[in-house]
Amino acid sequence: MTVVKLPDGRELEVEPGDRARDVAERIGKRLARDAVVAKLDGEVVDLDAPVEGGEEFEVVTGDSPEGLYVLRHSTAHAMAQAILELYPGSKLTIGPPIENGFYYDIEVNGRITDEDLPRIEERMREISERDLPIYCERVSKAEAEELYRDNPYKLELIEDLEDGDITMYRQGDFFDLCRGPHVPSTGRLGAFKLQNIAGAYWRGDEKNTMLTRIYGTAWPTEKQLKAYLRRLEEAKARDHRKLGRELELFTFSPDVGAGVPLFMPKGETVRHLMEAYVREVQTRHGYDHVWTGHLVNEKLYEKSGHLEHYLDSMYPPMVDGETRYRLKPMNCPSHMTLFNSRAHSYRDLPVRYAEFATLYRYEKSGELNGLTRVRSLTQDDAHVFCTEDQVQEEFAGALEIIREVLDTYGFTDYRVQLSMRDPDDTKYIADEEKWGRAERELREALDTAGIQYEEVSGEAAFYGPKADFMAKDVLGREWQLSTIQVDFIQPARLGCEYVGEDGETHTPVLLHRAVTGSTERFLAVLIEHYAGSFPLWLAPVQAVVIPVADRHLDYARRVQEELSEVGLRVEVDGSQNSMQKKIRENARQKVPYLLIVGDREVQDGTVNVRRRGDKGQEALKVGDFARSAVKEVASRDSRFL
RNA sequence: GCCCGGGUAGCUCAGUGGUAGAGCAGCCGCCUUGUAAGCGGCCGGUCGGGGGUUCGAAUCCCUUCCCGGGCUCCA
Repeated sequence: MTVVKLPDGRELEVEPGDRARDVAERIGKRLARDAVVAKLDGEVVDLDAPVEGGEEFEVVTGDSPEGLYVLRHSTAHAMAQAILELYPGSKLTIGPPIENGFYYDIEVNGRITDEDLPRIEERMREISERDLPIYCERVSKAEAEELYRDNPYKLELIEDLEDGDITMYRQGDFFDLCRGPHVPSTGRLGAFKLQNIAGAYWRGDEKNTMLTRIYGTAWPTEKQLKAYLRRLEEAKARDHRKLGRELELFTFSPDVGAGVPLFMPKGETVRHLMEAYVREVQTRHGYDHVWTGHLVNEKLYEKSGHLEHYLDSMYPPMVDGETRYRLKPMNCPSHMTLFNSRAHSYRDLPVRYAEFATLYRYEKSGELNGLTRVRSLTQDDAHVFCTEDQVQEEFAGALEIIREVLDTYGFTDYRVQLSMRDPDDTKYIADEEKWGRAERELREALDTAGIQYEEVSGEAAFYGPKADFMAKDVLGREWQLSTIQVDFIQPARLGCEYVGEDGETHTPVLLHRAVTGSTERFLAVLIEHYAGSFPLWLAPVQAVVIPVADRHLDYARRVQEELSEVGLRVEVDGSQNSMQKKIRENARQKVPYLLIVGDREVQDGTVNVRRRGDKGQEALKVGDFARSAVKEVASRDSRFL
């Protein structure tokens, strides 16, 4: 008698010839109905898969991550089938499930535009109604090649596969080279929606053919699909490009140039506050602030290695006689030059230079995106020159700054990615020994700090490995914000040195670090994180005084003055609108405090406080309000959103 | 850079070969308001730029600029 072991520890008899679906059936009718695939000894398999006995058996439903993945993968197949039916002669390439959905890259015979999506979706529903059984077929390499003799993409994929290990999934007339597994029939798909069309290069390489990629989302139930679409709406409402315009923070103009954000007074106020805050933290942590301009002689970048490894991201040179200048894409060479302007003893170290520098990077036009990808960006960049013995302590110091700042902004959930080089990639400066030391130092520092991290190859800077901080915003989206990098290479190249205790000259180690990264990008993340409702300390306008009628204007101005005196940013809404409209407009501007003043307030020397997001009213003496607001600003509290 | 989509008033958008529109904003006036839009009037456009087709172009074609979605999460 053979048995399988169930997740709850029970054992269940299996008979010869049993398939996963039979076993599921025996566990429970309901469960069998919800089953998408099954797991045998932890491996996800089709419900069709034979169960021999002796395995650990688990039914997988659409609610589990694996089940969802399968559901989406099968939905991608249904879409591919629909497209082949509607556009005969199209060639399939790859169509994997992804987070929240799936895509399929297809060389379409004809052209698909957004207007065609409902039609394809309709055909997919039809295919689902046909309830075609989906089954897996093992084919030989030769058979697979024969099936795809007209499809160079699939042939290329088949080439990399082992003969005897190739599976084909079929549903009706449709077949697809696929490792599976899949749901048992097209009738078992959940709720889906096609979202958008995009171009995608075959294998992501711009030298290859451009394919048509169609993105879709799929969920077990209609309800979950709706909930997901609602989340997308929410993200759209928080879009920093939309809020940036509505809240008069920044704009772009083709007259100035693509990718160069122009900050309006309110936007600049926020930028300034952000910068002042980080500046204050850095000063407290022993950093010196420096300034190194915008233009740099190209020769410096030749020495540092930027010209060789970073050329594509730099603006073309400006030629002045013999000299070629570049717009500064990075601060490190400038800071090293500054370091070299005088002799250093080991007693001076560490030297910590910080700069809020505007850098210019030539991003490809198609990569530009609101404030998150720009061509002029302001970095809160700092470089720490230290001895090798000091690396650990300096790393810990940088980490402390990052933790404090991210916490203040309300990013409490973040992970660390250790970005390493890909040793086979020529974009990194070759120096085995120094890379080895840098990687060792970085790992040790992270371990000492007790930080969990994940190593990713090929993501390092050209001169050294990085610890990148990926923070989650309120919508659960992840952003790379802070970074700490260890560099054994550039200081030697630029001839940085110090005299050690031994009287000899040594090359310092360079730590690069940025807390908020680019101010532009960080601001974009903040806008979306806060949905435009900045905490009081960051709000460009902290309070608006709203007079009920014109006769209260004088009092409103006096209130404004009193609040301005204690450092609050306050405006008076003296427009000819009704009070209701003033409330509406200023609420839409997401002003933290609306202070209504009418006859009662004038008489009592109070303001009627209406807090953002709260319809309640509270009458406070002007001085009391001022004190509590000042206290709130000083706390930099991001909780009252 | 490349593929797809788009660009009409400051903003959001309608208008698909036949006289350029709406709402909001702005300006002017009336109202003097008690917690999310008071009322009326006026102004506002090289229909992104350039070229072409046509009796006639916002609309069709070419070109250029800008914006948006995307460009390995690998059968």
